[in-house]
Amino acid sequence: MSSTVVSLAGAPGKREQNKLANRAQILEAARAVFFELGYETATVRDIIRRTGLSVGAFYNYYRSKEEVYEALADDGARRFRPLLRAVTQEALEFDAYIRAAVRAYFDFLIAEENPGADHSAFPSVRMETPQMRAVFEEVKAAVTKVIERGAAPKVDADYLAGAAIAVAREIGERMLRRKDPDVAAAADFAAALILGGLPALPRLQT
Amino acid sequence: MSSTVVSLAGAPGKREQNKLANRAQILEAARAVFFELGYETATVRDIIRRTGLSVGAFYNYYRSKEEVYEALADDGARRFRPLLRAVTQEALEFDAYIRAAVRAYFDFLIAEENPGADHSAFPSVRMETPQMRAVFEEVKAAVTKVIERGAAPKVDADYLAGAAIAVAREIGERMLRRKDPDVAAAADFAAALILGGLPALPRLQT
Amino acid sequence: MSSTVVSLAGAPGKREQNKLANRAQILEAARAVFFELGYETATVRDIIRRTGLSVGAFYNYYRSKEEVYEALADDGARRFRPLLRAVTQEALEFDAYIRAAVRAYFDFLIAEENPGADHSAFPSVRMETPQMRAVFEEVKAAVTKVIERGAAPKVDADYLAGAAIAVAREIGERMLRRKDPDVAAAADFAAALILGGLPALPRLQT
Amino acid sequence: MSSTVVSLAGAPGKREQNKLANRAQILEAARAVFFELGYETATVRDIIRRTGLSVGAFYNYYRSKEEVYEALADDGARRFRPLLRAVTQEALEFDAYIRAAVRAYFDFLIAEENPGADHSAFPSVRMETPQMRAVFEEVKAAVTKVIERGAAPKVDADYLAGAAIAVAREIGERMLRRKDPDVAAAADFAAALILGGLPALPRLQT
DNA sequence: AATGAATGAGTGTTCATTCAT
DNA sequence: CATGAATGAACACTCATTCAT
Repeated sequence: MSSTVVSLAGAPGKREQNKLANRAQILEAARAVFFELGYETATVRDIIRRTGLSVGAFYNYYRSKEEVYEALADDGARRFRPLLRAVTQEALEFDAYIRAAVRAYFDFLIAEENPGADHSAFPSVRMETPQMRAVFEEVKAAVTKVIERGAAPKVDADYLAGAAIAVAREIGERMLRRKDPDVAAAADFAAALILGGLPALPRLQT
Repeated sequence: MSSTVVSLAGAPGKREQNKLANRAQILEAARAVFFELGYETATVRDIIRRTGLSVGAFYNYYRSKEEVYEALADDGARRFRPLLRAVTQEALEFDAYIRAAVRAYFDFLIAEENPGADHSAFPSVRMETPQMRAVFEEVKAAVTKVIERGAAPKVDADYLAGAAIAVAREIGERMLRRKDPDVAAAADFAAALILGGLPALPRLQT
Repeated sequence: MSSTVVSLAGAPGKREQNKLANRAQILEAARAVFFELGYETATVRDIIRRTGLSVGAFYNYYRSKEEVYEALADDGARRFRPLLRAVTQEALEFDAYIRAAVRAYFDFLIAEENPGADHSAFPSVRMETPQMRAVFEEVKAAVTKVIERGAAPKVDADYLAGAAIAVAREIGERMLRRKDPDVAAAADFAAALILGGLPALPRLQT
Repeated sequence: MSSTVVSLAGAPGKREQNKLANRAQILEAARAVFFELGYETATVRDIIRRTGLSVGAFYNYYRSKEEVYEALADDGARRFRPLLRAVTQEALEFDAYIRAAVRAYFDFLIAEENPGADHSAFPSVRMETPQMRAVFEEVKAAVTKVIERGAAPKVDADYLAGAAIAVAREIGERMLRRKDPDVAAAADFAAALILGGLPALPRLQT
């Protein structure tokens, strides 16, 4: 509509750079706010307050509160997927796969963490943050596929995938809540429980 | 003040019956609505709409939206605790304890399930209610005691208790969702995973 | 509608006595509640709570919250009117009239006072209680008439009546708020101010 | 955060002007509505209905219904206090003090009166706001000082200050309601009543 | 684009009043 | 008549979104 001047040859002009920066800033603020408050409780004003921008600016970059939330989920999935895919393709053994996947997940959790977040005030309601959800779906699909491939004993795939994810989430959350999160220890714990338990699991009769 | 004439021999009058029914109806409607919409999105009007009652009636039975929610959230955990305690006192071996506890929980889930109502004993949003926390503490105490007694490897009790509960909840939920829930199979699965994994868990350095 | 049994010859039966008592009880409770809370803030439940009766009973005796309020005003006026009329007819001099009227008003205030009322928590908003209003109108009319009768110097009747009532209300209220209200002293003060000031008042040019 | 560009030389932009106008409009509407309906009965919607603005706009300017009310209630008293203090410091005699204070008050009332709006500087419901109370305390202090200095009979200072203010308010209100308010006459009347009554007041026994 | 005031539907909750028992 | 549960209009207030500047 307005004649926005676009710089030649992909070298982004100041305007474009600024737009990108604002967009990123809003996304980052939204991540923190949704994490602390949850989707419903968080308000658009909570988000923009952290950016120094105006309410109006928010709507220049995202069409709605819901849209940022989804962008966040996409974002999380987009960044975790390569990590998980790498793991999936490298590891031939179920054992190695689980260890690597859990480790990748925990590393991801730590990396996602807003460093300034207050964890003594960890929300008591277990939230479905967008990243959590995206990662959840990825992991579940991978686990199911591995079992179907025959790289693991023929146990109840649904139960196993669910349990593995539940363990990872639970340990991951507890790890985050601790003072100096020890990623290696937590990953070892989760992976060991899942893998150690695996042989003991009741086989499905074919 | 309230010289209400109470029918002889405890036979409840129609009024009392109706009150009880309404209370239950609201609770049930709240369970469904919170399940479908989540606490924040669910409105009091959503709840009462399902009961055919009026907004005012809602407040005759519960002081606030929050109160129903807490009644709901705490409800399951509160009723499960005595069952868990019974198991805790009987079982001498950790192995037997876990098996019995998991089984007790799954039996409880099945028993709780109001046939025809699509809800579980615990709300889908996993809240940290006081009762829930108490259940966790009991499991953790049991785990700790076993470790101290030397009957189990010296592992992270907090992680273990958390993981055990997470597995039980996850498998329990999946079991309920299945057509013909096989309690024994599900309990076997959950207990096997926890107990099978236990020896593999990383030891805590002293 | 229902065949209420009416006792012969005006000797009231138990039923009638009870009805009268309930009516009076509600009226008295309403007086106290309206005094403490004000018309809008007071609720019907606040009123019946003091009577031991039920909400329904309230509506058996009065058609609405507003009706009790008006009944209260009528009641106050009905009881104060004879006192004031006596004063008006006896006192021939303006001086005596004012003294007697003020005294009667203060006595009335004290008599009306609910003995159990908490006056340290005297409401900070000066309320128009029904009695206050009724009495106000009576006094204003009387003062105006006396001046018109020529029993007092020809000063601005509207101003004088207003000022006299304002002084009486203010002193009356302050008196009530004191620990051991000294009616005589307060009445002396108010009357002296009004009467002492009277000769100094600017005359109206005819 | 708010890098709002402010027009040079303090000339307020249209936006700022509009905000000021809206604020004033709401305040004025609130004054009228509270005057007509009283605090409890008046609703926020009643207020904004008169402004043509939206409910939301109301809350952009005032944090709550209570806040507008207090702004309104305190407003008059707050602005009057400096005037009263000036009078208090100039006047050496009690007589002159009362006359000057009453006159200052009446002048203030007239000046406050927004011609065309049927309101007085003080809301019709006489609230005990902090500012109001401060005015009372100042008058009482003046009275007390005069008595201590022996320049006035030893009378009840609390009653006298209360009565003086009550008279001034009442006469002031009546003056405003008249067609062509005669400030001098009204001030004469009020001051004469107070000062003329003073010598007649009952003495306090020491 | 950026701003932030304006909008108004929607929320939890209260309370006068009605009505089945 | 008494009772107290049921009703629903109304209230103060919030917040995602729009829009004039």
